[in-house]
Formats: sequence, structure tokens, C-alpha cells
Amino acid sequence: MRIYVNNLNELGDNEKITINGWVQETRKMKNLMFIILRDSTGTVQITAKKDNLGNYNEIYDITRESVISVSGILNKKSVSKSGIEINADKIEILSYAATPLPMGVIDRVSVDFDTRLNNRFIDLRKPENLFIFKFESELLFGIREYMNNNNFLEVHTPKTVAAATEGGADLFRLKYFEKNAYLNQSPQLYKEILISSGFDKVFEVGPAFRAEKENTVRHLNEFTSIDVEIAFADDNYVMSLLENSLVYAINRTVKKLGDGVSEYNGSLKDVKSPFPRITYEESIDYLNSKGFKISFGDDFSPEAMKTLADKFDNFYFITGWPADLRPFYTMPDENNPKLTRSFDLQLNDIEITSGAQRIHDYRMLEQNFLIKGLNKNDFEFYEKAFKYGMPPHAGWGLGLERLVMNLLHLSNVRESTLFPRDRTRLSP
RNA sequence: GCCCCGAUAGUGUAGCGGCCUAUCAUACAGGCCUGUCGAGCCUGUGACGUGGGUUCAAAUCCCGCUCGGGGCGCCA
Repeated sequence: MRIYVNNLNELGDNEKITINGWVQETRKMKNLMFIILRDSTGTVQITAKKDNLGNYNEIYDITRESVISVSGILNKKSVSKSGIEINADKIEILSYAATPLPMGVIDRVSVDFDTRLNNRFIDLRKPENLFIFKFESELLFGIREYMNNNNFLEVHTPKTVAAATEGGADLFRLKYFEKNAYLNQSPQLYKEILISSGFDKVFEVGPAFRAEKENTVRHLNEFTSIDVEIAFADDNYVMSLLENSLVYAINRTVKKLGDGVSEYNGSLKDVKSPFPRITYEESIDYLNSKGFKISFGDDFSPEAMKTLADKFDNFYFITGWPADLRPFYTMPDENNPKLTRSFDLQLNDIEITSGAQRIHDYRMLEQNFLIKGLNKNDFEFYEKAFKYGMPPHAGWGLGLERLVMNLLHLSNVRESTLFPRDRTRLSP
């Protein structure tokens, strides 16, 4: 069984072990050197003495970030800071790192974010960056577990699509043999088709593409969307599902990762459902009382969102958005046709989730194509599913990177994206 | 699409007309060193994005270009 740094505590003093990792740093004297070895779980000091190593001269010239395998005796009474070290009797160089490094892993100089992203493979060697993705992995696992416990089907819908823009967002175009195709902006239409198929409760985790020329710290052109759609459910039901699944996943993650999370966000352990709710119209009144001049039908500017966020702790819902600000498949409010049964989940000042009760009536859908100026021919594959038995349904879509960004108080959504795709970046 | 800002060694910076054959840190290379842990000490290598212009003189001022950062708009 492979031994990791965080296993060493459980092992006995003087035990003979082998451990693999990267040479994070070296401290060298003539006949004695220390190597700080890093693996995915932490760092440990390796003590290498000339008398104990046949290839001491070779090891003496090891470069930082080289990959080595160390065999030796575990010393748990070390005078090193951690109290643990490994007295090496054999060190094998598995991969020799070139110098100088394009950027340091532990250097005491700052590195521009752009430089970090250009050298992401090495940037991700920093434990604090690895942690972000451990967090994301645990969080997503928690959401999956919650969905699975609630009898959801996890599905995978196509990302290459024929046309059928939902209106608004620009799509990336690509060649598909003799035809034109697009990268899908959302699994929305396919989720709904599956509802007509009787799949009942579906969720999908997958990429979504937006060809918008944004240039902000909260937009990506490719992001991971967690999408949910439920038959015979309404907007209130899916809002509860959303807050309960998030609280479950967050609690589970905080429990598992512990102090690591607190270093990013100390208040995460206090997240509870239900989340506060405010309507779109109440939001306008509140904001206007704070000096904004917002009219019905306006979307909220980033500045307005910040002001509104100050009113709430973490998560909160904004409900009852005007039909003009919502896509064609959103169910109008039966009491006020100008409004819809829709909601956004906000985390601080950022929109995390957008969801709604959907239209399930075929004729109402056709009418909405007209209102939104969409060509119904483009939606034939979709509309067909409504014509032959479509239950009422509701759902939402959640941006995973934005969620992680905000939960960990990161200043840029690219921090919670392994290899971000933005307005100018297509590599690595 | 609009607006603002930036580009100097591998990395991060100082310099903002002549004291610049360009500062400092870090990294890197070599040397001393058997208990370091921000190791220390000595020595060394290494840079002004690009094309024009102004000037006796440009890293420095002006214009274009390229690349990048950010804000807004737009954004199921």
C-alpha cells in the first residue's frame, strides 16, 4: 500500500517506509542535506546523509520540483519543526525537473494571476490551490449523494446542438460535417424533453458554453452547470430542494475538510436552510430606498446587487422576476402575467442559480415563441415533446465554479476553474 | 461593443528625459558548511513587448500595433 505524508502519524517510530513525491525545497550542507518532500496530502522532511546514500552526489544536485522516491526510516522524535522526518537510505530520482522553474511553488515573491494561469500545472502544486479543487470535488459529491438519495437520475445530454438558441446568449459555432452546429449554452431543453419521457427527476453535471464577450471576474465562456428538472413539481418545491441539497453538501464538506475550509471562510459551518426570500419588486423598493433609481423591468446592476447582498448573510432568493427578463419557457404568474414563477439564488452579490416553474402547456409555449420573437421551427424537436403528454415541471441550473468561488471567498471565478476559458484565454 | 489601466532578468518589482554598460528581492549557477527548517555566508549569470516619431540625448515623452488586466454593457 502506498504511503502518503498524512499517513506518517499513524505509523510507528523507526518503521521502514517508502514515500514518493516532489522536491519542494532543499537545504544543503556539504555532507548532509534536507529535502522537503511534497505529495498531495502534505510535506515531510527527508534527511539525507552522505554516509547513508550511495548516490549522495547525484541527490545533492537534485533540482526543486523533481520527482523522487525515498526509502528510509521514519523518525518521529525528529528535531524538525513537524517532529517527523525520514532518514533516507535510498533516494531514486524518477523525474528530473529543469531549471529555472517558470514560477516558484513556495517562493517569497508574488506571481501575477496571468502568469499563474499560463503555468497552471505548477500553480496547482500549491496546496492552497489543490484545496480549492478538493473542496469542489467534495461539494459536488455531496450534491450527487443528495440527489441520489432522493431518487434522481443522473443524465448526460448533448453539447453539440443544431440551432435553437434560447434567445439572448450567443453560441459558439462549429462545423459538423456538412452542417453547422453550436456548443450548447445549457441542457435546459433536453432536461425538459426527459421530463416528457417520464424520467421524473433528472440532474446533470456538465459543461455549458457562452460566446459572450465578457471581461469580468465572474464570467467564463465555459463553465460547469449543475442542472435539475423535476416532474409534477413547482417552483417552491425546487427551491427547497436547492437549499436543502446545498446545506447538505456544504455541511458534509466542512465536516470532511475541517480547518482547511475555515481558512477560506469561517462562517460556512453556520449555513442553514431555509434561505431568506425577497421578491423582485421588494428588491426594487429596497434598492430605491437606498438611492437607486430602478424601474420595473430593469435588471440589477452589479452595484445594486452589492447593496442588496448587504441585507443578507449568505444565500438568499430573489423571486418573481418579470417575464421580459426570463427565457421563453418560464411559467408566467397566474396572478400577474407581467411576472413569472422564477427565482435566482444569490450568494453574496453573485447569482449562483437560476430556476423556475416551467411552461408545460403546448399552446402557451407556442405563444411565448411569438412574444420572444423566436422561430418555432428551430424548436420543433423540443416542442414535439410537449405535444404528446408533458407533466408540469420545475428546475434550476447552478454554476459550480461560481458557487465554489463564493463559498471560499475567492476574488475571481478563474481561481475555482482548473483551466479557465475566457474572452482571451484558450490555453492551457 | 464602450471606458480605464498595464507591459523592465525565470518570477515579482524600482526607475518616469542625461547620474541606467538599469535597483532590489526571489529564483538559477558555482563555492564554504553534518541539524537545517524564510538556513547562512561569498561569487557569478540574467531584462527595458513591437514599429515609428520628438530630442543633442528615450526604459522614461507622443502615435500606431501586439499582448494582457479590470470595470460597464450584454449574458437560459
